[in-house]
Amino acid sequence: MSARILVVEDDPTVAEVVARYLERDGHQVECVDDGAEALRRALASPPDLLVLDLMLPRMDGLQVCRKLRERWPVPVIMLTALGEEIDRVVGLETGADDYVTKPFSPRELALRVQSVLRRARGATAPSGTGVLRDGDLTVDVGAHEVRLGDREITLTAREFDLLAHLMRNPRQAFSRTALLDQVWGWSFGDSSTVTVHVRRLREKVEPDPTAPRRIVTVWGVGYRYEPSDVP
Amino acid sequence: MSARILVVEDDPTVAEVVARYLERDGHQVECVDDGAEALRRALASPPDLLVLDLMLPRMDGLQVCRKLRERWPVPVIMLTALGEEIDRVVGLETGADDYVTKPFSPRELALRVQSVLRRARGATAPSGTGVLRDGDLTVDVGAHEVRLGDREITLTAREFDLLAHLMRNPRQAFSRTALLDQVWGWSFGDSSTVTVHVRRLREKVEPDPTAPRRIVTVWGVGYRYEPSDVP
DNA sequence: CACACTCCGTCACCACTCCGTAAGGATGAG
DNA sequence: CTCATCCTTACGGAGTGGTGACGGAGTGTG
Repeated sequence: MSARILVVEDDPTVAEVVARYLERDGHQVECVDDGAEALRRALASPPDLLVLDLMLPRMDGLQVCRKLRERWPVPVIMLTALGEEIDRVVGLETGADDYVTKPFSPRELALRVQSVLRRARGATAPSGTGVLRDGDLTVDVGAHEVRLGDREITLTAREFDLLAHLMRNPRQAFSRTALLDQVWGWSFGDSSTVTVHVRRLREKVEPDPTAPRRIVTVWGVGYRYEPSDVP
Repeated sequence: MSARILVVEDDPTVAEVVARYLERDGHQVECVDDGAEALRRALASPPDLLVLDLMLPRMDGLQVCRKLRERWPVPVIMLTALGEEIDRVVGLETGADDYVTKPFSPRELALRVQSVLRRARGATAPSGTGVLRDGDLTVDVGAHEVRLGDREITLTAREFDLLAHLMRNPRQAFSRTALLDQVWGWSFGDSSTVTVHVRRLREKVEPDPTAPRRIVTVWGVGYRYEPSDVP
């Protein structure tokens, strides 16, 4: 199971080793060398997992972890130096899912990554109120909150339901009457209602509403949600 | 959904991590480092849940579990070291409700605890104690006392229950009818009741009630508790 | 028992947001 | 080009949330 992983580590040698090893496991890896930048990126485009060094310039790993965890439960693996084992308590307290002490074997880290990912997917999948993600678009169903990048955008209840429904069924084309039925709960009604709501939703969600990339119209059929991260 | 939890663990570091984490979920946690003592205490004052290490001085976890189960169907989560996985079978056989292998993530343990408590909710009565904290706001559920900074503020019974319920489920959006059901215990009624109580609660809890930062309204949905950004 | 007090649920009012509809313009397919 | 389909805009009604106030129920006190 491939995942998007953000590695936050100021030692370029360690970062590269970790990245190579994780990429060999089929993951998509991004590297950052400073805490504040890590937080910014993680908020803008939430990864599936964070590998986080404890000692970082500008903002340490604990702060980053805490800040992120306020937003949504992103899985985190902490990297700690050998002498920092006292911090293990603090690290686990802030909600890290696992920790690895330096010097570590890349193989061990990879195993932990797999383990944490497995747990995380098991934990979020069956729960009805999860987090829908696509690129820099994040939909927190439980909190009823949507953010595009690091900015929160306010959606109407209907807009929210519509977006959530489309994102839950990516690449699936829905007719207007089908959406009217499944989102609105109506069995009759004017289908132009859907059209207008899609338009308003695009205005808020699409970078360029005149050229939609997420909510695509399927001519003669209806609409479809197109995920952005397809490598 | 708060509970009294007895943690039986001889490693003080692990015990402390577990205790802190569970307390943050609003549970009332007690720690013991010895099997026989655990059995004594659990029999004297039965907790809602037992977190039980397998390897213990004087009496191992399995014996404790078995002895307890003879007298009281207390829910049990087993902690096992990595190499002891064979004992997992035995642990479940003796009636443990779940097991977690060390090293474990506190988050996973917390999830298991919630899950086990949910399952066992029908058999054991929840006691409803603990301390909820967010920034300068402290809610002592047991003492029924609320402090904002160094000042104590007086809340009505309903206001207290409402605040506690929201803080126990941070960032989770509740509809008015859901709150009416979960806090008031009604299955019908005027939802404007909730509106007014939220208003009165904001008047006491929010620094600026006209611009709420903690109890946020989600338009067309209901309300949500937003933890403060300051760690 | 009478009184004062607090808490609670309800209501009316107002401001504001959202929603559905309609109509005209733009753009696709054939 | 023609037509069906889709986009865009605008608007009035309906819905939603905040506020203040009121009367009744419950509680403690003299």
